[in-house]
Amino acid sequence: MTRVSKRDQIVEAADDLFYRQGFDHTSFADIAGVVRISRGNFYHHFKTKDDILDAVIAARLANTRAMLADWQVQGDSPAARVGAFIDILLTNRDKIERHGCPVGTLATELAKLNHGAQADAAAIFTLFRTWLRRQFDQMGQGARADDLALHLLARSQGIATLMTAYRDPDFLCRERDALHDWLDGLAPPPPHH
Amino acid sequence: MTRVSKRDQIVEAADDLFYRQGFDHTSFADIAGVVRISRGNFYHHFKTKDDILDAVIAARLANTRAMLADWQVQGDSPAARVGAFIDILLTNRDKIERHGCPVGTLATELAKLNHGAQADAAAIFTLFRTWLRRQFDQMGQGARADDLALHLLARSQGIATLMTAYRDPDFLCRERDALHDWLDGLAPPPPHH
DNA sequence: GTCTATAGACGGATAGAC
DNA sequence: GTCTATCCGTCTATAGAC
Repeated sequence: MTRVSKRDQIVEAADDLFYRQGFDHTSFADIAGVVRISRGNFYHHFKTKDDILDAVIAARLANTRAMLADWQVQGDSPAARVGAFIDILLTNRDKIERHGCPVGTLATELAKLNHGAQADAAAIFTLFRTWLRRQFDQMGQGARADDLALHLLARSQGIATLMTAYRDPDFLCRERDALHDWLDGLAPPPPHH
Repeated sequence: MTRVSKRDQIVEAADDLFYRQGFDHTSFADIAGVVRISRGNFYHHFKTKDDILDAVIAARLANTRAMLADWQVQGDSPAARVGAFIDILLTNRDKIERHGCPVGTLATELAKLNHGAQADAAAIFTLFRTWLRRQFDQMGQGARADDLALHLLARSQGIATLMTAYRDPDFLCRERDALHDWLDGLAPPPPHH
């Protein structure tokens, strides 16, 4: 018995390949080659490619939830937690330059394929959106919180796209600083009585 | 003799299909089906799929140059011309919601495929970047002009990505207004003596 | 006869599905 | 392991223009 179940190994390999190569461009053989499994055994776990996609999205949702919960505990203040979100652009810089943002690129690819899992992929965005909205709400932004969350998501996505196209470290630093300035410039919450 | 050469018809059809379905997911048969020619005839015009991609990128470069030249003539001021750029998000709203931005999604897909034409695709971005830089320069932004151009490109790309994921008209309007506010808030050029 | 455009068939490879 | 479908790329054949 392996430490990790064969099914989880398949999902993990597919997750990585979908990110690096794209969903459509990744074949069963690619995944089977990574997991070292026969194709016959493959269909014991997943009947169709779409089933694998569903499992990968479910895994990404779970991983994102865990990451956000972790940030929630580790960040000292809502502003600091949003700052941690902004800095994933730096943390994952190499991967983003080569393969883009895993959330945005999957959503875009599924849109082009007119794939039925588009809404599921968008749910990953919504995880970040809801988490950010809560931070902004705790910063006293109230009614604006959701708008700010979407705004920051869009800014991050755009930076990721241009990082992939240009791979310019100066651009990344400028935009990262601009986002932190934007965050600092948000009206602070009204003081307690 | 047709009005448009068969080769140009192929490029036009491929351009559209690459945008709507993605480059990798579009087959010769797809393109041939649109142009109504046999696959055999296809290879008289293009030897490989990459040759078609090169031609499509060349066509997009030419079309973009023509569009920017048109904007350059029609806009009354550099700020108005940048405003026209911002408003393509509204003009092309339906297409962007379904297939994303043609510039950004191609660059991202080619990055995932680790395709040799990545630099050529990025050149389309550079066309917009250079044009925007010139507008900001004429607005008196001097040394900041290129940074502003990249910033606006990134903002637009991010909005396009979230438009595809959420298809929320309110979000689009808010972000469009925010971009116009940002544009209006740029320091005006120093007055002439 | 030569050149170009078109068509259609064939082959090897690979895809997803069972 | 097999099946069917589709992919890309090559091949040959035909038709008309010059």
